[in-house]
Amino acid sequence: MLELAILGLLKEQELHGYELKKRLSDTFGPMSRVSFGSLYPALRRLEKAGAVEVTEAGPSAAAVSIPTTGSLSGERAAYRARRAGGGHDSRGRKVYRITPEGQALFEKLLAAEDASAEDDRSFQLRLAFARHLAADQRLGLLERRRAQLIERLARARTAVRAGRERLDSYARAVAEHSTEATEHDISWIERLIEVERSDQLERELKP
Amino acid sequence: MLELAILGLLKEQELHGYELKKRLSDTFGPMSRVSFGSLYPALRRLEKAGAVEVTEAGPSAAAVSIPTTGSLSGERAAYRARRAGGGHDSRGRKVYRITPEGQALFEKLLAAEDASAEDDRSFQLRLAFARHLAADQRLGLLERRRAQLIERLARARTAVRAGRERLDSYARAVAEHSTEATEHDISWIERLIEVERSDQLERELKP
DNA sequence: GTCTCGATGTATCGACTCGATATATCTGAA
DNA sequence: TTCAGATATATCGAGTCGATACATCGAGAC
Repeated sequence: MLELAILGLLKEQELHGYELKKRLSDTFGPMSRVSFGSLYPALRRLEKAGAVEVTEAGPSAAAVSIPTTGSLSGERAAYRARRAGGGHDSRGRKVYRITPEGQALFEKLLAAEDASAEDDRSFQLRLAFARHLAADQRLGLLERRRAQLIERLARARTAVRAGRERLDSYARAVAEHSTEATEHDISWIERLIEVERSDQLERELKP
Repeated sequence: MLELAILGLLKEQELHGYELKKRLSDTFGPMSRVSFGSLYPALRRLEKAGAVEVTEAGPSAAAVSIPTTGSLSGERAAYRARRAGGGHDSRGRKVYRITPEGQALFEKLLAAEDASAEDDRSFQLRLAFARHLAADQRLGLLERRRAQLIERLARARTAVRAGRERLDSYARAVAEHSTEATEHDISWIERLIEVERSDQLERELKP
C-alpha cells in the first residue's frame, strides 16, 4: 500500500524522495512511517510502471524532464552539470511527478475492496484519501472497517475472559487495554459514519 | 521480536507450532498476529541456536487446553498400526520445549534496552512478560515508553497544527484520532507507572 | 578562513515478515 | 460414505525494515 500513499501525495504536488518520506511520517502519523529501504524501491517500481516520472529541477521550478539513463555515471554527470550551470541547491534531487497512468492507478488502489486483507495501516491511508472516493464508496469503507473492528472486539473480549485466570496482571493489562483501544476506534468510526450519512442526506435535499 | 514471544510462551508449557500461533494471536491481540511464514522459520532459528528442542510426543496431559489432547496417543497408535516403523506422528506434530539456553536468551531479549528501536508491538510484548523483569527494569520499561509516547504526541500535535489548513477533513480526522489514541495510551501508561510505584513502596515497607 | 557537525539526499544490503499456496491428516455432520 | 473444515507443517516470492554507505549543504565554533 506504499504505492497508494506515494501517489496520493504526488497528486497534490511533485516531490522528491526525502520530502516524501517526511510527509508520510508526519501527515499519517507514526502508523505509516516508512523506511528508505522500501520507499526508493517503491518509487522505482512506480517509475517502471509509468505511474510517475522524474523531473530534473526542484518542485517550484519549471521542470525540464530528462530521459533517465539509469546509469550511475550518468546521474553524476547530470548532477555536475546542474551544479555548474544552475547555482540551485539541487543536491542530486530526483523530483517525482505523477502521470495520467499514475492517476488511474491511484483510483484503482484506493477503491480496491479486498476487505479481507485490510490492515490498520491501509485503512488509515484509504480514509485519509477518502476525499477522492464517491460518497457510497466512502460509506462502504467505513462500514467494512466497523464490521472488522466489531469482530476484533468480540475476539479480544473472548480472549480476555479466557485469560482472566491464566494470565498475570501484566498480560491482562495489555489485553484489556487493547480491548479498550478497539472500543475507542469503533465509536470514532461510528461518529464518522453518522457525519457521512448526514452529509449524504444534505446532498439529496438540495442538489 | 518473534523469538521473544515464542520463548515466553514456551516458558509456560511446551507447544507445537499451530497451537503457538493460536496463542500468539489471541493472547497478544491483533497487534501481534503471526503468519506461518515467519513462525516456522523462527522456530527453526531457535532450534538451530539451541534455545528450543523438539520432543517426540505431545504436551503432557496437564498442559493441553484445546480438546485434541486425549486423542494424541491414540492417533500415534493408530498411525503405527497402519504404517510399521515410523517414529513420527502422522500429523507431523513437532512439539517444542524451551532449553536452559532458551531461558537465558529470553531474559536477554526481554531486558534489551535499545530504546531507540522500540516499536509498539515489541513494547506490548515486553509488557506482557513484565512479570519476568525486576521491579526497576519494569519501571524503566514503562518510563521509556511514556517518554516515547510524549515525544510522539508532540510531533502529532505539530502535524495537526501544520495541516489544519492544508489537509481536508478526512486526513485531518485521521491525524486527530491518532493524536487522541496517543493521549489515551499515555494516560494508560501513567496509571501503570503509579501502580508500579505503589507496589514498590509496599515492598519497601514490609520486606 | 576553515573545520566540524548535523541535516539533507539517494541508494543498497541482509534479515525478517507476510499472504498465498501446497500437502496431508483428522473430525464430524450430511 | 463422502466431503467440508479444522489441524498441522512447510516453502515461496514480494515487500518492508533498520543499518549502513556515501556525498553535499548550512551554520556555528574557533
